[in-house]
Amino acid sequence: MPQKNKKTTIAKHRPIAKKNRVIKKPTIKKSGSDSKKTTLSTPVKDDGTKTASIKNMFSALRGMKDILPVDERFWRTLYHGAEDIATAYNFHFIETPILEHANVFIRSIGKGTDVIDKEMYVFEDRDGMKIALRPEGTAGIVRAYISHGFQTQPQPVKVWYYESMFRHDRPQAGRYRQFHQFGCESFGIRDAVIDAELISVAYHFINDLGIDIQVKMNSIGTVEDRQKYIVELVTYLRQKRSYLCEDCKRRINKNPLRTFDCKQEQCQQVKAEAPQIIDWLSEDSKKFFMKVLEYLDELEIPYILDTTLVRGLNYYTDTVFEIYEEDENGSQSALGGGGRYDLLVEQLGGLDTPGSGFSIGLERVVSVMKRREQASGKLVGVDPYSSIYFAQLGEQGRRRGLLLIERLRLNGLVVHHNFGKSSLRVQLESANKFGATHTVILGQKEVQDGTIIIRDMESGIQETIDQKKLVHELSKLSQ
RNA sequence: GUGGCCUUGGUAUAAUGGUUAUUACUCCGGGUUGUGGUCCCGGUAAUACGGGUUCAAUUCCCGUAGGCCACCCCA
Repeated sequence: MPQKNKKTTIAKHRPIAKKNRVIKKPTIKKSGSDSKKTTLSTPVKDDGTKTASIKNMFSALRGMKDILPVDERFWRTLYHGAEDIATAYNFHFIETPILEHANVFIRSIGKGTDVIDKEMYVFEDRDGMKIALRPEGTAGIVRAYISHGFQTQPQPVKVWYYESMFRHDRPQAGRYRQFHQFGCESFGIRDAVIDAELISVAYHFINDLGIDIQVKMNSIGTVEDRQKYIVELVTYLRQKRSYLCEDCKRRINKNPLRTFDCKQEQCQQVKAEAPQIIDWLSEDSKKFFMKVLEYLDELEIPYILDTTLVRGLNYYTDTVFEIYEEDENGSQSALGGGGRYDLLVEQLGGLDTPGSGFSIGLERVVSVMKRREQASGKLVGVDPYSSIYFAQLGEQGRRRGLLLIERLRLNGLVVHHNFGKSSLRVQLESANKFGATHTVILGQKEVQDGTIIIRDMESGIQETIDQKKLVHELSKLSQ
């Protein structure tokens, strides 16, 4: 047996030990290190379920990610961008619960989709109710539309959301088990202009960030159109079966529309001559689609027709689209997508109500923003904070300081400060670290005199002014 | 879900089958009283987890977890 004590004592696990280390150590030794050892290690099963070891608890669950202050500028830029554009187009904020009856999603997204069959978090709650973490936004909003009788409001009813979604997929860059989507939905009117408006919002939301994107457009028509088309496609693919790769042979039965995604050369050739869904659309659907495209032309939104585009959710009818980053290197992933779903509301138990919407994956947008930031060397987003630092000295300085900070806030002025620090030296150091242009200094003496010092951080020149003039002086500086 | 590569303090790294595991940055404290950007000193902090081989493993082997990449799919 190794006599080396394996170091696996509690003291080694920093989060627990830390300060108490010295004091607690003896106690632990007394209480027998064997038991401690077992509790600390082994992330093993216990009647089938897995339990995290103490150490594992300090890393996030697989596929889950902390959004940290270092990325604040990206996330705040996105949130404000979403809020601004949605508001400008008269969409109204909505937030539905993270948890819904599993059926809300199953009945709308549809069995047979990966999202439902393989990725949705479904479980029973303590009442034995089968519930699910939302894997996408539309279904829950449709449910809300129905249950709150939105059909009695002026149509179209337009809403936007900014929420977390959950899918138990295998994590990869840009693919998480919890991710955020910004999306818009428009209910109650079947008109191509509605679709064009949504695409325009989605397009400009991303394009405003300076990201070049490409909109892929397609129409999958009505359910009947699609059925007829799929029959045709399968027939065709079966004829050419011997030319296809193994994967595609498999797809013929499982998901014929997906054969178009294959990158194998021989398959590509087969597909080039395959029947296209556009040719199988009903007159109405065809006209509708043409109309959408005309609007996009008018809006000067660049798009490409992609007759192979199908979406992973079953509720779409007619218009479907996806937004890709315009990037030459092959493996690109969609930043967002959407489409029309004229049957969905009724399908979930509401009145016959057309609808259309989109959603955008924010983690993916952030990763593009980061890449662009690195390439250009230009920081993304606006620093929402002030360039003025407020330093305080002594008990009186603190008290008076807090008061002044509140007074500044009421005048629309924001200052950096750190009242946890007491030495002026340290405060100036941090003022310097975040690049303050000026530091306001308030010590005992100033409190007594009713004055305050403003220090120019670059030149080091200081000016003592009357506290009453502080708001005025700082307003000048922050212009 | 399938396959490949990877895993040393908060971050980035060095090294080794054998006494206190390197360095830098960050963070905390100090260089005498209320003045930063340089400098100096000190401190906190790591071999993902579990098992095996071995007298001895952070180092070799296996398993697990996690990350990345490709497939699948999509956001």
